[in-house]
Amino acid sequence: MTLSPPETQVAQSTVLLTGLNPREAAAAIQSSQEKKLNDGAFFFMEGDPAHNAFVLIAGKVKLAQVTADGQQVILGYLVPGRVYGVIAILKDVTYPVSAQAVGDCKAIFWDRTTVNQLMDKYPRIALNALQIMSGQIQQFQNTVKDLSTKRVEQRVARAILRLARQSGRKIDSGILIDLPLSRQDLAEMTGTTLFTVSRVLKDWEKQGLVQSKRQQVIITFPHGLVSIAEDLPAPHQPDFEIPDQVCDL
Amino acid sequence: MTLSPPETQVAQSTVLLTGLNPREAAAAIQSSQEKKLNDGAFFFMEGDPAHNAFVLIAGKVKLAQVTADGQQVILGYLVPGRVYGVIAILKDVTYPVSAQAVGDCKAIFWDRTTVNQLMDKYPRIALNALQIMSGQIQQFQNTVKDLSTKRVEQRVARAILRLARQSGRKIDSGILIDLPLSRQDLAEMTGTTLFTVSRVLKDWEKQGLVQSKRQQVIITFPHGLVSIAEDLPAPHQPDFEIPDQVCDL
DNA sequence: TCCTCTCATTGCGCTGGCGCAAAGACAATT
DNA sequence: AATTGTCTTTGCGCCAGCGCAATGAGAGGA
Repeated sequence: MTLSPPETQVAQSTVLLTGLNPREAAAAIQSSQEKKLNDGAFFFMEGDPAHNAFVLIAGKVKLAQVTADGQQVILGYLVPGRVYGVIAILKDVTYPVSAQAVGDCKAIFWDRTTVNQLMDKYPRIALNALQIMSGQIQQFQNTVKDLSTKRVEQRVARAILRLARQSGRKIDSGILIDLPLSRQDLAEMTGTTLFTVSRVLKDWEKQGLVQSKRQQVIITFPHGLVSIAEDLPAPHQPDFEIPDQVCDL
Repeated sequence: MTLSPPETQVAQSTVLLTGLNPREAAAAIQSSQEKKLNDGAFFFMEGDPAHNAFVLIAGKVKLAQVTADGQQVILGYLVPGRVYGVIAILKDVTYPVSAQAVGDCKAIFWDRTTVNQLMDKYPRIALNALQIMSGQIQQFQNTVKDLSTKRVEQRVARAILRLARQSGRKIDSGILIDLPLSRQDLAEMTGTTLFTVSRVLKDWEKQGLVQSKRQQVIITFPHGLVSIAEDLPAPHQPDFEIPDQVCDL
């Protein structure tokens, strides 16, 4: 397993290896394997026996579940450095979600026994895994809270801000969400329908908050979105920050 | 910290101490402290610095969050043996939920440094903590899926079946949910209003599926509820099991 | 350039579920 | 028994959001 210097940089900065010194981190990475996937391919699917824990090195990954009647529910998107499939640390479990490449991806992974050896050697990794999971729990608790108490428009605003946080790229006209993101995708992230999302986006476009094309969203007035997300009155001066405590998967 | 034999039984059977031999488990319990709370009191509140991890010995505990505008969201109920506040294992974190006694409660707990010493001594505990968290994650993922895709009636049915699973007591007329459970509570568990819950329950009562009094629900025809929960046609023969993969917090 | 495919928009009708208000039913207290 | 406070039911109006269907608009391929 060899990585280019910038890739190594990503790998070392993952939360899973936090607190290890560079030599230890390098050793840990050394013991990993590499996996490359093309756009649309799956690292693993919901229900597969969980053999491997991954760290994303390049590309984006979508985490989703499918309901009994075939509806998809998107739980979030991952960016390089993120860990997924950590559950593979445990014995006899299956992945509770599917992880699909969005664009071409590169990841490193360890199988269960290797991770367990690593954890024995560097107990800090176990703590880091706990930290990752506890972050995920909080993330889901927030989602539950939103779904229970917020209306659609707020949920969509929050979803978009969260995506901007992790995958936003500043361009001259605003903040581009750097993902192919259809109305359907947004609907599946927020528990609504693509129609409603379409209407919401169009509405925002009229107000100058966003600019949306096919599979693409650009935030032109973040403050406006934020005040929708937080259910505040409407703000006035244009402004280009993404405030607040949004957390990704 | 001394417990009565049956209490010790509960304490030893908690997932957190799984895989330790009786002597080790006893030692771990030995190092814990005890906390008794009366009905309605809080073990901790959302936002408090997370100092202690608890195992419930007797009573019931409600986990909930409060939204910015004061609405409550109930994430679940705990029964004896369950662990809560595990997040206290980590440094510099706050509890993401409140834990409130439902009826008089007894619990044991460890502070962070003690838990960490225990984990050093018995690495299995770290794995168990991971297991607990991963269970919680799956629980929340399911809740998110439900809130995103199911309608109110199904969500209420699922909530009730889940409660029956963990707090159900078989009586002659059916399965009694052994908790003070108002319409409001059910609404806060399922992301709806007490009015809607009231209507749903009345409806079910007419169909003979449940029997509901003030703060109380008895399931008289579980199969019927299950088929609502799973969105199946209606079943025919009365039957008294609670099937399926429901998991509690 | 045209064709095809996928994605997005929009009008329309509908309804599940909300919100309120008023009345009813318990439980606990005095 | 009467009082008080909490919980529940129910009628009614309303609207956010769904579902469908038809149309429009890019993007990529041949």
